[in-house]
Amino acid sequence: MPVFSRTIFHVDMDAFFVSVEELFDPELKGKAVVVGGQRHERGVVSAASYEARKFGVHSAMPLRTAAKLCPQAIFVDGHPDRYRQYSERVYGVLGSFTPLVEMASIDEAYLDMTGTERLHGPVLDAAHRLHQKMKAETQLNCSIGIGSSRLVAKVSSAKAKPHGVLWVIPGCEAKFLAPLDVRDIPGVGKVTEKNLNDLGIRKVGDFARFETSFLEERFGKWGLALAGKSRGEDAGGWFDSEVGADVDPKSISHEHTYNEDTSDPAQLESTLMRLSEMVGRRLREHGSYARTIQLKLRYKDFSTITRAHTLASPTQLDTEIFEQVRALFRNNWKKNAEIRLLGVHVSGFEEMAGQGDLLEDGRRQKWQQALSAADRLRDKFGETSVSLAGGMRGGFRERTHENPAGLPGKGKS
DNA sequence: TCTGGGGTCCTAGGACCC
DNA sequence: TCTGGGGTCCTAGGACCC
Repeated sequence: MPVFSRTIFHVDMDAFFVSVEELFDPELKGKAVVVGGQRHERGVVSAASYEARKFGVHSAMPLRTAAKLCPQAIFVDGHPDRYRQYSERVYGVLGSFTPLVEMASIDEAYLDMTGTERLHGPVLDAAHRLHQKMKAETQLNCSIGIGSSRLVAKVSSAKAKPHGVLWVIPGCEAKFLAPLDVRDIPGVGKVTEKNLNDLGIRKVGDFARFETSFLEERFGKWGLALAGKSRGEDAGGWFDSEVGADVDPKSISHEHTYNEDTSDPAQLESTLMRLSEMVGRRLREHGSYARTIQLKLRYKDFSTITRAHTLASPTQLDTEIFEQVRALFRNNWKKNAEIRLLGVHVSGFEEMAGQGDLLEDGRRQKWQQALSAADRLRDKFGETSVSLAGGMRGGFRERTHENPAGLPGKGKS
């Protein structure tokens, strides 16, 4: 029994995307619903209603497979803006219980409720009130897991679904976890599961038969963490961190899968331009500058490569990102090979260091102002109102450093 | 099964430096 | 010529999560 025990809530929204869609279209309620795209499209299921799950449909499954398993399902396109909006409402409700809230993704959060008994009463009472308040204020169901670690809270919220509350009493962590499949441990996916099964480890309790040192030898750092997790500890890494210490993103990326594979250079480079703009925009929103620019390229046969380049000084400019990514593309694309996906990824964020070159700095600043103005126009008039790729779409023209004019401010604004 | 898009973290090898 | 050891940065790939 630990001397000092945290009380962590893991709050997980039930079938979040589906539930939000139901609020916008009550007709969907009680039916088999698949969110993520249309039945014939290239893509996967983002979320499935409990009705659809009965037919074996689950997230990450190809849409076409879902359509075969459950032909009567209603297929709905995803609406990220709606989900963000509702995610903020969820955050608002959670924040009214404790300031120590950390959104772990768009539809789940950790709360550190340690020592709040005097304010909220016994933990289960608090959980039930949170449960009710969430429903009353967002019209959405959630499940709540309570434990002495993030890990135990997370696993117990999964076991509480749907619309339940589950508290693992401090001291009972190992007993709670022992009968569960290793796959129930967050971080254990297909590959790790197979590797563990090969050792005869199928249930979490099976870990107890092995020395920690053996697991470390076999799986490295991950083996050490696994041994701790099997006992319910937040062993290492992010799980160990304090709840609510909010973190800046470490990378930003956008990618696009074509509905039909293409080897048309004009189309491909125009996509890279558009993706570069999207990434640049996000960088400016965050006030971040990136040093490493990465291209992702997936061929028809699904083979995928990434190629990166690190700049001497960081950037948030669409044009600089595009220039790099285009060079990487031209140097690595197997000529005429059909491409399925392109992606632009930036990382290595830094503060913008003062440059030696004042002229270059001035030019860069002008660009930044112009781009921010364009960002604001897009906010007002929609994504298509302004595009630096305007000239690219038809049959791409070269743009040089000497000719930066005429980019922002084109379009129908 | 014909496989999205946005992230995080880890590993491993090579370059380079002391 | 027969050759260490560590640290850091960079790149590529992969597992995993929602």
